[in-house]
Amino acid sequence: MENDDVTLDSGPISKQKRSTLADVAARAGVSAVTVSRVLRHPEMVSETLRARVEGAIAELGYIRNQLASALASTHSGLVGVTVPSLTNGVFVDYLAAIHELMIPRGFQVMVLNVRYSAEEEERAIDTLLGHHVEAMIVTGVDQSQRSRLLLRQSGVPVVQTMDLTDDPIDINIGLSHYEAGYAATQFLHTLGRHHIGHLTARTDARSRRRHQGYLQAVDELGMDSSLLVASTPLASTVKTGGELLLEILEREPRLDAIFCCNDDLALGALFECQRRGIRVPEDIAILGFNDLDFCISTFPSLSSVTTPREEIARLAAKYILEIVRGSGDRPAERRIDLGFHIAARGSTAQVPGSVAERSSEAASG
Amino acid sequence: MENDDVTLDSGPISKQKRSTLADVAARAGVSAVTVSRVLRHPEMVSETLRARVEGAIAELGYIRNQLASALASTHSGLVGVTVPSLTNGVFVDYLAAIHELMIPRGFQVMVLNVRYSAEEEERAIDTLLGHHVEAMIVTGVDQSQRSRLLLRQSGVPVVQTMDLTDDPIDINIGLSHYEAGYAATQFLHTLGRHHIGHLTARTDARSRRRHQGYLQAVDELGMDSSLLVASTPLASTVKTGGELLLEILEREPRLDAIFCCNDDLALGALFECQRRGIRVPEDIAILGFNDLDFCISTFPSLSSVTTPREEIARLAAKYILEIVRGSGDRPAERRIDLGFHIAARGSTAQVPGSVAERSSEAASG
DNA sequence: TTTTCAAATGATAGCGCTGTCAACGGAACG
DNA sequence: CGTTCCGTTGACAGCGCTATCATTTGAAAA
Repeated sequence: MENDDVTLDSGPISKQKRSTLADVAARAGVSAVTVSRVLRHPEMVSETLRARVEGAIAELGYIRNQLASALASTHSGLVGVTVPSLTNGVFVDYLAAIHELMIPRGFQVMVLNVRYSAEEEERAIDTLLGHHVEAMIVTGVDQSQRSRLLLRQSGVPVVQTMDLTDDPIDINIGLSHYEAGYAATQFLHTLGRHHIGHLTARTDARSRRRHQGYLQAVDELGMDSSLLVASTPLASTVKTGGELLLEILEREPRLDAIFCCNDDLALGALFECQRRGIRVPEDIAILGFNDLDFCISTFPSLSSVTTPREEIARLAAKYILEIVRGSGDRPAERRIDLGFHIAARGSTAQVPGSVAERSSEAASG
Repeated sequence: MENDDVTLDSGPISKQKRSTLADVAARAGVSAVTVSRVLRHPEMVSETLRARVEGAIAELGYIRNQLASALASTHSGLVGVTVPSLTNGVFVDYLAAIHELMIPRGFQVMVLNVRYSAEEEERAIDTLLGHHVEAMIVTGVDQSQRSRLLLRQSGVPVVQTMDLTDDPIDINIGLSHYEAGYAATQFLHTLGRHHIGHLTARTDARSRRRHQGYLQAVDELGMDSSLLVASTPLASTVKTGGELLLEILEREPRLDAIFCCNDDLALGALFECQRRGIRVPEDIAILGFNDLDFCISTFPSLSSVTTPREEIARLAAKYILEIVRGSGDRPAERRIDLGFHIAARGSTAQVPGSVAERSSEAASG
């Protein structure tokens, strides 16, 4: 209850030195090791001392120096995660799922946003590895050569997510964006659409692969993609979706379907159609990508390619926990394809409510 | 070019020990201090040695151990940020702005998502402080008593953002959510609306204050709020917006305006209106909160209370840089109200395009 | 009572790095 | 040709913690 050497006043931030293990030990009248044990292995300390130490910790407002702790013990309790963006909802479910599994197991999840920049990604991986994270979850499979090397050398489990590669650093869980783009376009074609456009923005590697899939399908179907694609190097926004749609319509008024490289663009396109009196899906069918939660609520509801983001994250977390806490064994399969399916809704439907499923495994070729 | 003790093979992750400063030093034929200097104060090392050391670093794939480095130097190069959520777009601009200023100055921004949980917030603050971040930016002003104490004791600059308090830990930059809720409701009333509803979800402290502001205004206007409020403890989603709207409509069919505690709910409400053939704004006016980027693109475009999220973040980053890199002085004013304004658009407009501005300073009382 | 042993606590040695100061050598100067 | 000085480099201690081993204590076993 007493509080003789700590000020709780609400004045300006004090520059007093932080208390250390030794301070706590002195106050509790024990050795530093005992304090350390109260924090890490409380069962090894008698109840009497434990109470005394915990009291001292509370009184001093002691925070363990994680730097020193991790340095001495080689256990940081940290999982490093890099994401390319936070602006669209895609990585939200993903991060939430990682949190859901890691936090209760005593890990802290450290997320660095690399903003679609290879340079920032490299820096982020450096930082994370430099802090001795016990595992890494990185988005995509296009890390720089140097990052790949560092990740491999680090000795910690590394999961590359969302996309697929033949040459994973360690473990790879994702889906084929090429197949997804291909399947999306085919799907629109089976609806009887013959002028299938494509909207794409911020051409990151995965968007590009979806684009490639689209081009392949369109090509096989004998359409001329040159009039049908609108893209911008800028980040995709809802607004952009409307603008890109108009861009295509000017070039090709016969446009009767669009495949959007993400749901934000699709949403913008939908609003633009409402604004112009273009009927969806009668005049133009709209298909998004990722199936964010708003898709089901729009009017008409938005069809989209559902990607298993949460499942990817959960699986990544599960493997990591097994490797770090458990046997240290990697999963039998180092490259795991979780596929995708197409959620067909009002924006593409003659027959609303039907859901066509198609895994990227099945669609391979 | 030679590479005798590092394997670049693509086999499973190697458990080899990481190379240390001493390894690099040995390989370059210099002392460890010299290597450290190449990394921290390159201008102090002759060009010859610097090149040799840099070569050794590259060959070994050396990553500096930030734990040891920060422990020895008391400079972590880290800024800690806590956000309550990533699910809505609110914190995206905010984080982007922080990144924009901090990354180029050589800081890493460490973001922890505390998911609207006081417990997780406390843990996150512990973690961040334990890693000796050089500054903290926390969302809101409702930290636990213990967190407040620890933050204050830490000696690093602390910025509490988004909300306002009379008793800031250190620096406080935000706006009054109470005033905003009050002004929003008043605004709808000036449009000639007499049955103004309120949708609210996940009742965090700031939403609650907006709600209070709404209640106060509605009360002053002589409306009976008991029929007009719909809320859910769950996280707000677009879907929820539609559901809550219907809930109110069942109780009070005369509803002619709604103030939504965020834009996702507003968007959901808008779609539900489209679905039911309710005209917006003729039958029901809709006003959101935060003015996310999609508001301007919906049909009709969505009116919303614009909050200065980016400005808050930029100002926070600016102060931190000044304090950490510069004089160490706090700004003259420790509590900074950046206000808000109402972006009036199609969803509330008889006269579309007009923007009514009103700062929370001006609206105080 | 003496011996034995497990439980509880303490002393010590680093973890990998950087701040500080000492040492060295060559250039400039008298 | 000796002295001074500066630009480089290295030796050393220690940041705060934990793993490891040593020591102490009390109680059970003999």
